[in-house]
Formats: sequence, C-alpha cells, structure tokens
Amino acid sequence: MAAFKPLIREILASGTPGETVEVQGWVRSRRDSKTVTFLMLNDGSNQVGLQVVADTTRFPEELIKAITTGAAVWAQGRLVESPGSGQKLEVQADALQLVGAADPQSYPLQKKGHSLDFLRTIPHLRLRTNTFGAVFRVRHHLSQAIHRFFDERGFVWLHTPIIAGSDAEGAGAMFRVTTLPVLPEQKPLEELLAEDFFGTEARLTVSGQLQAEAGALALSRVYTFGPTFRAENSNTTRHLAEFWMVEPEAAFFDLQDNIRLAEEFLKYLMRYVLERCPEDLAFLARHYQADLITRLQACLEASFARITYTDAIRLLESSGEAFEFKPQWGMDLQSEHEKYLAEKYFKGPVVVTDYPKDIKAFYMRQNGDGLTVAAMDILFPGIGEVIGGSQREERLEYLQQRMREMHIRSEELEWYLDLRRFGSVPHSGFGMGVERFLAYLTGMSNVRDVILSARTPKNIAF
RNA sequence: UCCUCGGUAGCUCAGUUGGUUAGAGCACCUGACUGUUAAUCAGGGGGUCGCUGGUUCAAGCCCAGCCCGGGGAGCCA
Repeated sequence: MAAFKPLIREILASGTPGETVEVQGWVRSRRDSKTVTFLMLNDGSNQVGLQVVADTTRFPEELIKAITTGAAVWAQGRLVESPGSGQKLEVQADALQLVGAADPQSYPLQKKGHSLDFLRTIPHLRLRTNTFGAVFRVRHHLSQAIHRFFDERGFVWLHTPIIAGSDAEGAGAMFRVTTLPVLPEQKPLEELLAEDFFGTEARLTVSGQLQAEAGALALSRVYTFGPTFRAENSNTTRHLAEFWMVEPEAAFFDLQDNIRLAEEFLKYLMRYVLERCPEDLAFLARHYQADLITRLQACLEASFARITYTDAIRLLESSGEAFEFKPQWGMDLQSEHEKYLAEKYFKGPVVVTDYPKDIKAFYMRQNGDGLTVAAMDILFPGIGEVIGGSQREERLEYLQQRMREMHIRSEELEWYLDLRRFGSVPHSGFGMGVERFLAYLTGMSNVRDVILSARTPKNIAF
C-alpha cells in the first residue's frame, strides 16, 4: 500500500533533519526578508504548523507575492533544524507551488486574532484558525473516546432513527418533516396528512432513548450517538436547534449504577482528551481560560458531589444567598440555583438525584415515597446540566398510571409498553449533550463555537 | 419568547451639548529595512454611520417602527 504524503504533524513527529519532505497546507502568515521569505504553513493536523523558508533569489517574485495569507501551497525541500527561535524544525524549499490563491483584499482572516463573534459569521473559514483547529481536533478525539469507553464495557452502538413518528415524549418543540407543498390546498388535516410522505405526521427526533430502551432490553447495554433536534426558540450559550447527544441505556442498572457509569464516563473522556490533545488544550488555556488544564485535572481527582433534590433545596434555603427566585420544593432548580451548587458550594460537578415526579418525564421510575422519581442530573460549573438521566419505570401499571396522569396518548407508545409486558427488567440510562461537555473541555463559553455550524433560531446559512 | 447591551472602514473600536470635509489601531497596496515569529518604519487607497420614516436651518448623535447580533432569563442536553 502506497503511503499518502505525510501531514505536518507526521513530519514533525518522525522527520529527521536532512531528509527531503513534501508539505502542503494553507498559509497562516508570510514574513519577507531581503533574501528569504518565511511561510507559516498549517494543514490542520496540528496546532503549530511548519515554517517553510524560501530563498527569494530562487523563485520568481510574482510567485512569492501571490502566496498570501490564506493561500494553499505545496512545497518540497530539506527538513532542517531552525536557526530561528520559534520552532525546532523548518523546511528549506527547493520547489514551491501556489495551489490555490487567496485574494488578500477579500480574504476575511488576518494574521491577527478575530473575535469569536465575527468568526461565527464565517463558519466555513473559521475552521482555518488556531482556535477552531484546536476545538475540532478535540471534538474528534472526544468522539473517539466516547466509542472506546462504551466498547470497552460491552455497550453496543445503536443507530436510532432521526425521523420520529410522534411527539409522545414531550421533550420540547419538534421540527416537522414533510414533503407537502409550502402552501397546501385547503383540506381537512387528516386528508392532507394522508397524502404526506409517511401518511401521518413526522418529526425530527428529540431523543433516541425510547428506542434505546428496546435495545437495552435485548442487547443488555447499548448507546446512541448522533444528532438531535429541538425547535425551541432558545437563544443562549447552551442551546442549539441541532446538537449531538450520547444516550447509553443499560439493562439491570439501577440509579446508583447509572450514576457510577456517568461519572466514570465523563472522567474517561477528560483523561483521554488530556492525554491526546495537550498542545490544543494548552493553546485554548492560553487564550480562553488560563486554569483550563488544572481545572480538568482537579475534576478528575475528586469524586463528584452527590445530593438529593430535597437536600439541595434545603441547602439553598439556608445558604443565605440572595436568589432572584426563592428555592421551593416542587419547583425546578433555577439557573442561579444550579450555579450556586456547582460553582460556589461544591466547586465542581455535582449529581442531583430524586427529583419531584411532577417536574420530570413520565418514564422515570417512581420512588417508594410516592413523591419523587429515580432521576439524576449532573451539573457542571459554567455550563450547567451536562447529563440528565434516570432509572426507567419498568413496572407496567406504574408506567400506565403516570401516562394517564400526564395525559400522554398511549396508542403511539404501545410498543414501548410492550417492553414492560414481555420480560421487563430494571434499567437505566442518561443523555449527555456533546457540545455542552465539549465547551467545558475546551474552555469555550458558547456551544455555538464547538460545532461545525450552529443551528439556532434565524440561523441556517452554511 | 422576555430583559438588557449593541450595529460607524475588511476587523476591533472612538466619535463631546445635534453644527464645516466622520477618525484611530490592525488588515490591504506601494516603498524602505530586516533569519522573520501578530516583524518593524514611512506613505497611500478604503465609509449607503443596520433599514425605513419622523423632528430640525442642520442627525452617526434625538424620536418611532422594523431587521440583525451579543449577554442574561425561561425551556432543556
């Protein structure tokens, strides 16, 4: 098998001074001297790139001049130890080619740093910046770590559907999927839907959990990893209309097993990225969050704090903190409450368990007290809820009773009830928002900056 | 959706009480200098002040509506 031309990362890892190499990439900056031109080349394979030194007397002036910031360049030359102070190795060019020019008048990226705000308007080009190179390399390694973690523990990757038939789960507004014309003829809804692609209403999924439960009650341990959609009109640093979610589901797991799985999972991911991406994390720390690496390491060493919802309410009540919303049993924790718990009181990830049943989903397992369910949320400093999960209600009668109480139409969920009719077992699972956790890992403060192109209200370009 | 801050050169921003021809740094172009590291120095080009309407002798600045963006809230992962 013939080898591909090496990436810059590979050249720097295994190249030896004196050998002839080929380099290809995009120019981050050009610095001219009387007799030499310095090209900082980056191909996205690492943070630092590789400096190509071109003797100006050996190349046409027009060629050198055309190699501007953003241009794509191919070079061949000798790998040598650099006399300059910024890098160990550099390439003395023998051959140089402009592969693709970039008009310096209109190329939007400069050698100087840009605001994340501005870069969000050019998602197709921001990938070429140090910041987004780092973010997307970390995102890749994070994804690999997710698969490895579950594979090592016998979890099967289950590809759950993207198009969903019903909104029975009630996890927020859903996008409709249709092939009907934009302005349909006036007809009764039933008739219209009958003509639609699926012959009934279809929507984009908000979760693969219910199908994952079917998987878990057959394969014992499964997980999903894919895109998820919410049509909520949310405009925050933590919400996207399209985001990626990981949802493990395990048979014979109770809530405690579930929490242990989640904590091991998050720590595995942190450890993996710390090991694989030291250069990128160091860059992100330098530019966005000075204590990023020490914070991750500290998070790895300590056990996640645990508290029941009821105790959390008591703690908030007696905190002496001037909350805008008074903590009250039966009400959802407000952002300010979550922030107090994770950032001020516990100063790290905290697992809140056993929420009142009325503020949680119908499928969560009812506790013996008749008031709470076996739910757990994991709250992180800065980003809030990263994981939400529960032990599922495996008892048919309890599940049906909750569905009646919450006015959930059971016709569409008969298949889900079947899982309780035939060989039901205790089982648990959770969902993790990949972008939220990635934001925590990279020190980015907005989930829009850790995804290729953010889908948010009024934003679909690229 | 609500609250709040904002929209002035390619980018980041300044612009006084409403008053002549709207500025700076960086980027870009030209030149000088230099094994450079966000190179440096000198000069130059570059503007529908978000849009629409209004007040006024006069609007970047005041008023109204709308559009777009940031942050916060709600909802959630």
